[in-house]
Amino acid sequence: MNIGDVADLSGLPAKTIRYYEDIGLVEPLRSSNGYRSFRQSDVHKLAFLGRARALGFTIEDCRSLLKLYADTDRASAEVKQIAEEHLDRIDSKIAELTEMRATLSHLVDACAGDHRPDCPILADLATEPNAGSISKASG
Amino acid sequence: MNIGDVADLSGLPAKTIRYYEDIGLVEPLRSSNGYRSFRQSDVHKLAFLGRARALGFTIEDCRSLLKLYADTDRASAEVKQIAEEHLDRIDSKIAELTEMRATLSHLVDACAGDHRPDCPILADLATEPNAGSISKASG
DNA sequence: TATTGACCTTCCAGTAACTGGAGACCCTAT
DNA sequence: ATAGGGTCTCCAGTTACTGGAAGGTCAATA
Repeated sequence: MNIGDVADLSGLPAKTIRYYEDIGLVEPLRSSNGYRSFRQSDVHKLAFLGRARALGFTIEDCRSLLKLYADTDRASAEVKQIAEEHLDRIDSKIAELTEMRATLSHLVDACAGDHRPDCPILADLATEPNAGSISKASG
Repeated sequence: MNIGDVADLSGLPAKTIRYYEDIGLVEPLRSSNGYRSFRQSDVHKLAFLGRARALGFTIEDCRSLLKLYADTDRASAEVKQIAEEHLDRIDSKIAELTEMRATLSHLVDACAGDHRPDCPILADLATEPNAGSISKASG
């Protein structure tokens, strides 16, 4: 299979597939004309990668997961650990964004957003933290 | 003021402050010895940048916000628009992460995480989307 | 005076995970 | 022969820094 077909099947751009080969995540064969020649197992692997990436796993996580997937004897605990660490990262990120959202949302609500120049958003950004009024609490 | 003092005052690493000068966000003077010489207004600007970045505004957002801050005649609507667009980006990101979290959390719960090799996490990643069972719903 | 040590300078490279584009080759159909 | 589409490699750019090397400056000390 050529790279275009695989791109269609896996949903990954051809560019990305070439990149994954560069960094050693897949190793397609080569046809006599130099074109990459993908086996079913390569397509399977790429689809696996696409789904793992969609779940936000890093490339290095994906590399580990692929290894674990290939090793039918490994303990499921190993996989679960990677997933749980990732889950923690996701939770941290959500918490961080939620806090940002709260602060920013307060500011946006406080801003008239009309033709006048007075703007609580800029005022807050320009205010020393210890003198701030709308800024998030210190704990 | 030298860069070290400004770093302490603004909470930004010296490296970052130099970078901000590189990309034109601040323009400190120079002492005769070649050291950067920061005015109060520079410190103020850097603190502004630090707070805007902490709220997740991009550097380009920050550039716009600084311009708007300097322009005392602009309408607050201009600022509010930038903030609202950013708020939308934050909301999208939160939604995306929340969905990831849900899927991943299901998988983690379903995985025994013991010495046995059977692992629903890998099983799901390896499964064609149309044949998946735990994967997120299609709507 | 010489020397330490902390500070400052510039420049280069690397990070994560791609993405875009140039220039050239291959294949099929007309 | 030619047109088109697909493919190849290689290089550069993206975001917002961060680390490190090699070297200049300054204040204090032996």
